[in-house]
Amino acid sequence: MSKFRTHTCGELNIKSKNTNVSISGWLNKKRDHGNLLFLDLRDNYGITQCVIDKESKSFKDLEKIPLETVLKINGTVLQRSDETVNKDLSTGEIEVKINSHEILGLTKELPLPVFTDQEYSEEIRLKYRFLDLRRKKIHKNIILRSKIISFIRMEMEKMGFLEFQTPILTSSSPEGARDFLVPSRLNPGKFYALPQAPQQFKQLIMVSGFDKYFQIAPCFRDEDARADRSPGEFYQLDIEMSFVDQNDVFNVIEKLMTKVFTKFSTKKMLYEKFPRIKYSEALKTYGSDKPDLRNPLKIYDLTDVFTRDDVKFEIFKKLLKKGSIVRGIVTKQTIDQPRSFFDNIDKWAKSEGASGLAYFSIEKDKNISGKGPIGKFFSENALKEIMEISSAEIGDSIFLACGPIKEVEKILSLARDKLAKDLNLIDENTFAFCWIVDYPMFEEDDQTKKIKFSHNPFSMPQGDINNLNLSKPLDIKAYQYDIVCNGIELSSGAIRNHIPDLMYKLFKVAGYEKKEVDIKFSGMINALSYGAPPHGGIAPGIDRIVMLLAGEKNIREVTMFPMNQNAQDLMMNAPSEVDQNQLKELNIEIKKK
RNA sequence: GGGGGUGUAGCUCAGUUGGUUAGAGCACGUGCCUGUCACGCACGGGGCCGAGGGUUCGAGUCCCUUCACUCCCGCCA
Repeated sequence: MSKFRTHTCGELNIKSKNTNVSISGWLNKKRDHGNLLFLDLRDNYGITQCVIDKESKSFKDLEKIPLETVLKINGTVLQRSDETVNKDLSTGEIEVKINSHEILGLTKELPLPVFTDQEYSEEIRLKYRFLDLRRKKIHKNIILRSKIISFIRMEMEKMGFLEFQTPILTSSSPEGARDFLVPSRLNPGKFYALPQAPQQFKQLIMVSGFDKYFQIAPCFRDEDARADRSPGEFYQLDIEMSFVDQNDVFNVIEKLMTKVFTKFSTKKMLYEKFPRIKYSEALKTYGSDKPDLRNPLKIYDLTDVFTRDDVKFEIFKKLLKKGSIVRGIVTKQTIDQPRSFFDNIDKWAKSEGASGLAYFSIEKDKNISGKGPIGKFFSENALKEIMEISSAEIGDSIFLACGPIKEVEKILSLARDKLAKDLNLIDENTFAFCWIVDYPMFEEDDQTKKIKFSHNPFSMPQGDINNLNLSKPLDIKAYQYDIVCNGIELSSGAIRNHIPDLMYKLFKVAGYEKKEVDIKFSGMINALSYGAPPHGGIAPGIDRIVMLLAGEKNIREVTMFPMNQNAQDLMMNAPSEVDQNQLKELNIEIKKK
């Protein structure tokens, strides 16, 4: 028996009636009736109500003890009378009558209360994270995270995957995100980099013949934060498999995700077999390569309509001549929405940096006509063409954006979310997964106009790999895919290029000479030259999976000790200045600003 | 690097058109209360109104600068 307790605070029930017990925990809440005092004692497992009256010798002490003091209570389990049962507590049928108590841990005045569900400023929560983590909701989230991770481990092992650790101190790679660097004492002037992902290592594991690998892997990227993106570090379920094609990877992930999401949530899975959407299709139909498929709205290309002579909307027609395109979103039966609904959308679009969203609704009196600010610019025949292209019907509204293709895609993607939210079109009780496939191997850099890898330099190009048309690199697709759930990108992955000759060729297109590849990717290119199996994998983000399952919008709600937006740990005071001697050993001088 | 929001008591927030001594709930302190479970009641302590500058007879409130937190854009192979 423990020195501190016979039971936890979530354990006692009517079966222990009239026995003597000890429980330990935090004083969650006090209700002082003067001659009768109730104390709620809380630990990881639950809350137990303790009661004491004026006659007991502990009464005077306990009355004065502040909330969040850690106490040991010795007492007798009593059955509560019917009227005083608390159905919200697992221990609500009993209470512990206090015989004696012991203070195990004192508290100073609290910077934030623990017992409420109130929202608190991020600053105070992060500084006193240990207090914040005692609170019910986030405490539950962190436990959920632990359970999800062990479940995933179990399922991966069942499917024959082996878990391996890979180095944390490794080398910087030129492609991708900004690296975190660690200076080397033994190699003055040289730096390790923290891995952005164990990408090269997991491929090396395949070359080493281990066949199926996974790891709950920490990844480090020195990029700016977002609500769904921690600064600094995050965790991936890193997976790699040998002798597989794209479908084999999809099968493993679909099976795993379905299991995880049905076990840890009561929300419905919209698709059992995840739809596969080509990257180019996704951009056209959703304006984004991470579409929220719970959202029924689609985007239609209406550029051709604006070349008609019986369409008189001159602003768009002029832009068209300069190479702009027109695309639109149809909302069903919104003609009777108040003017403010439409104006708000237009105003919102301007606040997002677009030149606004033109709109009109389709009505029919004798003839079909356009209603709204730009409705008059369309002939009946032009409207019919629009209705055919977009499946719009009488009573529907159409929101239009005109401009360069990338800008139109961007604003309509955001407008799709905004409209669905305003019109309440999203079923919050579902998970909609999809695959985005057929990513281009290369893309053009917006600023430098140079050809660069669009996703991952190690991906296998599609088509006849012996006769790739490298003169048109932008046409080459890769076996590169993303998995998306409810508009959140969970992961990208690829079938890898395991043929060194082909890799040199592709790197050359992106401006890397053979020598450079040999130096910067030495570990991998060397390994691929000694008999590499065809292989591929994926790496779903653990934090985002937990976020979806916990129903949270912010990744800090499922991260135990997160940093703030400026990549600072307010509790531990990181990053911090270091001793001159430490710098000297590392041959580092700080340049003063 | 850029744009938006927020900043008032330990915590969460109100504070009107610029006008007397800056308020409430929770927490904390004192007292009353034997069945509460966000217990109730009374009283009390607690404020550099984020910081600096300006306008004004007068600034929590208006203007400028700056800092912190947050959301977004850029960035994130």
